[in-house]
Amino acid sequence: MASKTAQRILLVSLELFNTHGEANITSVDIANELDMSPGNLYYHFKGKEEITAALFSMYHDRMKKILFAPGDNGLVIKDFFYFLFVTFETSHLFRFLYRNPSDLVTKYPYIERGFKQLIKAKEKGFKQILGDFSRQGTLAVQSEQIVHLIELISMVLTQGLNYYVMKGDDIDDEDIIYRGLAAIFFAISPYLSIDEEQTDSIRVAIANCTLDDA
Amino acid sequence: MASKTAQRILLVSLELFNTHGEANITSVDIANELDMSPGNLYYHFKGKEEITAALFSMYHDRMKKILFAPGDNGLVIKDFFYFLFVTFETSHLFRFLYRNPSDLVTKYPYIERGFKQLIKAKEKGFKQILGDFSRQGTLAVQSEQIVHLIELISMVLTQGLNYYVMKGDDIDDEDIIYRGLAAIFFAISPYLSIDEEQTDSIRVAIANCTLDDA
DNA sequence: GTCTATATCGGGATAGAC
DNA sequence: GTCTATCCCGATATAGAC
Repeated sequence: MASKTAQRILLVSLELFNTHGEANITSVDIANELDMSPGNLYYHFKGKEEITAALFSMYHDRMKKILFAPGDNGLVIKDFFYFLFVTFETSHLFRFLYRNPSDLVTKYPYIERGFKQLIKAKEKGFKQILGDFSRQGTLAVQSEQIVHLIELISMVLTQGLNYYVMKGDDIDDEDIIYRGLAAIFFAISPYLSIDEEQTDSIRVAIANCTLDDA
Repeated sequence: MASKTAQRILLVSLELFNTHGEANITSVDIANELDMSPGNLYYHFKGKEEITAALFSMYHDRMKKILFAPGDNGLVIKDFFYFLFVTFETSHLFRFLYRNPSDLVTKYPYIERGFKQLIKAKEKGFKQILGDFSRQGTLAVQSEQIVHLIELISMVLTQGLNYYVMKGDDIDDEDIIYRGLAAIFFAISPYLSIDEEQTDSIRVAIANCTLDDA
């Protein structure tokens, strides 16, 4: 499965799907881009469906690793944003999945299951982390507020890219990730009770796109 | 253009697009649903493209009317939410447009222009209203905060439906509108400086789906 | 593993009768 | 205005040679 050619096919397909949308790319397009015959492509993957499945499973695996990574305590706000950053980055890498989710979902049932699973996992993770912060005293929220907060964060995280697409912004630009992070930071900032210094450090980190140095 | 049959075609198409997605519905599907031959359908609309164009222009017209309706002053928070409600409702009525925006946008350039235009108009409208509230003292925000707030509101307004789809919630249910409104209310609530009574009345209105009685 | 050639299938589109 | 019949085309899929 992990043959050299299969890898190339996946990589090129991801690229094409991301820039033009899965629905607008045919198997022949992929083959052409690779200077390869359609027949050969079919030798490796039985059509676009299998390619999409493989890509989704890559995305799903990565996401799961990220979501189950954070140990359950000792996290600070900055860790949380690092966590968000990695999540966002992965979504951005597989952004074709977010271009037309409902179509993909109706065409490929396993994507539907996977998406729901991931959203649940994300929300659960957020709930836990924000709950920790709340108990630590860095976040002043009631439990019903947490629910709303999580919904907002999830929404930005999963729909932010689409929103920027609709606005006509350049979604391929990685800076879009930081705009999403800034939006999330804004959403939770009213509830943050950390000192100015920490707040600023996060803000600067987001603004300067240097969060990964944290 | 507004022949009886043409109207029926549009209505049924809207229904089908909303529930199955524009990309998954063929002209034949539409014809079948209407117990009509494909040939006849083509007599009225030269294919799906023309139908989609007609539907989008209906949506666009309605939206423009809404967006340019609010007089420039004397609005209270409740009016703002009524305004949001109507906007949401219209989006919901044409929700197929939000299922796979990027695909629609690449297939139909006029949709791209229309979308951008509407988002701009929305953001401009919000800016004005929120600015008014800020000057009135009902909203305590700095001007850079307003930008973020508008972005959040816009995001919920334009992407909320998609988010609920991904989560697997029933998007056809109109209650989804109120969930969106609640999310927006939550987002701006930290900045609201209105008395408890007003806050509660909005909250209750949203929760009980009775905003239209306001 | 890769190619060429070809079969198949479905949706879009039109012609012409009624 | 509406129907039937048909054509066209593009995308998927496969067979068989190299």
